[in-house]
Amino acid sequence: MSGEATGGDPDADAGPRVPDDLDAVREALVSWYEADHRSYPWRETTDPYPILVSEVMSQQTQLDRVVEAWHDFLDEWPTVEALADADRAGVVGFWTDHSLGYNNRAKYLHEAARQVVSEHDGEFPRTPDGLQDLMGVGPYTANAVASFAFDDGDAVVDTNVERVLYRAFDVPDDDSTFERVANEVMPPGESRVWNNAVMELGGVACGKSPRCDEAGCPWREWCHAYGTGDFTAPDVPTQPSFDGSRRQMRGRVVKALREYEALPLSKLGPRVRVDYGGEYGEAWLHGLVSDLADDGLVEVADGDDDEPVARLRR
DNA sequence: TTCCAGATGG
DNA sequence: CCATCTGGAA
Repeated sequence: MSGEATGGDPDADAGPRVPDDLDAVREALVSWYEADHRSYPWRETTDPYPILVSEVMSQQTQLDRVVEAWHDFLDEWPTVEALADADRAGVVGFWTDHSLGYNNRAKYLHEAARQVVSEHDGEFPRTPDGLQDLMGVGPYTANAVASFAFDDGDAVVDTNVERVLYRAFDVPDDDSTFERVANEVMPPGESRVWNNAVMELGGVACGKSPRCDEAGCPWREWCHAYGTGDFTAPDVPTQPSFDGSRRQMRGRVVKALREYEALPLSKLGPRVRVDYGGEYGEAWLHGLVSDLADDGLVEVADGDDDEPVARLRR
């Protein structure tokens, strides 16, 4: 029996969705990938530290914009020990300077480095489960690092991979099914090249608007979407607009505190909102700064005149 | 507007 | 399961 017990859902186990000739499907993709693919510096190493850095940077940032930041980051903190010794404010500042988005991910990366040094004697865990215990490392990143560093991960599943499976093999839009099918299709013991190849496919041939013929997609003969002409992709939750959002205000707080070492809330407020006061007064700002403090990015202390003072955490 | 190699805490 | 987290580019 090839079907694992995946729970009682009869729908999730309905019939094979992948071609019978799995070997041909695998071989076609790997050959396509090895013949020609985009070149990224982190694909030239098997050291888990720089690979983790690249993965965390890539989570919500276009790859082409990551390259320069990745070089600069490793220039500044060449080893996991160096990063573990760094100041939190310095790492968060780097994130902001390089426009890498969510500065929470800077905190996670810094924290993960400290974990590797203090809990693992400076040696990265080699399994997806072990890697997932690191801060900011979820299922995707754990499998990516295990694959690219140790060639020993499970199939990675991100929105890219989901779109490919959904189109090629008509896999239903369901997280656990995506994971199951992704692992069925992956050739055992070849996670490094395979996960690179699948994501390359999703990146250059099977993006939101597909480029099957231009990119010479190796799966056209098996692809459900290519056969039917229906290139619908799984729904991705739409993000709320950034303008006027809490996220934008958080960014302004961090930026102001990098400029001014420490600021009382009355000085900080106007730098966050031009209309500071009223509904968005000290109570509102204190809540905002408290959340940043909970995230470990900011410290709040009582000032002389009983007014809270905020500063970036070191 | 929407998208981009996700993860975390509620 | 859901809200939240950032900023640049297409």
